[in-house]
Amino acid sequence: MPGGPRWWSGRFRGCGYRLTIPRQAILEALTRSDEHLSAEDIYLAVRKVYPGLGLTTVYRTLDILKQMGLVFKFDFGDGRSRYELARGPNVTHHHHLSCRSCGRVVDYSEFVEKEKSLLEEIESTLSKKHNFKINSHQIHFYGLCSSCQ
Amino acid sequence: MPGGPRWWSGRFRGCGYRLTIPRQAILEALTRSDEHLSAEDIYLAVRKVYPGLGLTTVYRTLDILKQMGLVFKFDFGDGRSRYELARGPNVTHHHHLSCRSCGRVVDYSEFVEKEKSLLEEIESTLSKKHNFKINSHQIHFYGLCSSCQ
DNA sequence: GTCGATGCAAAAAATTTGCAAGTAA
DNA sequence: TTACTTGCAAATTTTTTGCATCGAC
Repeated sequence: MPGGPRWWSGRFRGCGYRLTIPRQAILEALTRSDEHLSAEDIYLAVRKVYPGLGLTTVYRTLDILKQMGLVFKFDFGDGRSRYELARGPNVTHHHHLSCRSCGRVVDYSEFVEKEKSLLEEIESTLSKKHNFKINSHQIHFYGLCSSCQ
Repeated sequence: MPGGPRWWSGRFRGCGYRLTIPRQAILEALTRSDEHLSAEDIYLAVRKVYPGLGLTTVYRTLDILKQMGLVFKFDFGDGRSRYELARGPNVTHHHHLSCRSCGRVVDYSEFVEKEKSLLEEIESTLSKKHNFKINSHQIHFYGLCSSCQ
């Protein structure tokens, strides 16, 4: 992972937010992992390479990234928010299936092709009807896993 | 709203949980409202008719109802969890469209018919593949509302 | 009669805010 | 240079726990 400019640098141009070292380090950490990271997970991961980081900065950065549409924020029911990169070269668009009882979460990425036309249609209609500029979506299935049935 | 047995009473039979006054009152409050209620909203609403209620009971009840699949728990980004009845005679199956910037949430229920076959297919495949007993789902679109664009 | 459920007070955690100092643009 | 950012400490808020009492089945 060399140190060239990243795909996200363009997203920071002219949006009022500055692309600082801590923010880059947080984006790198999110890129490096394909887990559902909590703010503290990110804090600990980034501190290994950038020990000066404060937890407050992680929260503030995640909030900005969420508003920019670069990360998703999830509540998987374990008392802390979890974050995932929403786009980027290494990101596979996927959805979640979770157990209502134990909270286990499975990612799946089948059907993304099949979903496409339906979701585009919904997106287009909702955009017009409610005057939204829609740019992402999430599908979540709930149930009981094999151990909890 | 007369006092006969409710549709949910059957759901409590033989599941180990008891159908108590506070639990019924909380379910009534959820039925009465079509908003995205926080635990405190529910607490305040129920106390008008059942002043003895404690906030702790609201949290504990919502947790149980979530596990039973009777309510959905959402994080709409305002720092508190929000709850909705997931099923029942008065419930219209719907999804959400929310603004990444101001957090405004719009419910929509178009497309539920069109979604049906696709979601059933996904559900069936995921059920087999991951050995889950799936019984509900949620779709969430994200974007910028007219005021925030 | 049992064993789960409740409410209160206290505790635990996650997240946010104030502020002086640092730094991208 | 000018705002935007940062990290720390302190504060805020939501949610959870311990425990004696109560009540559904």
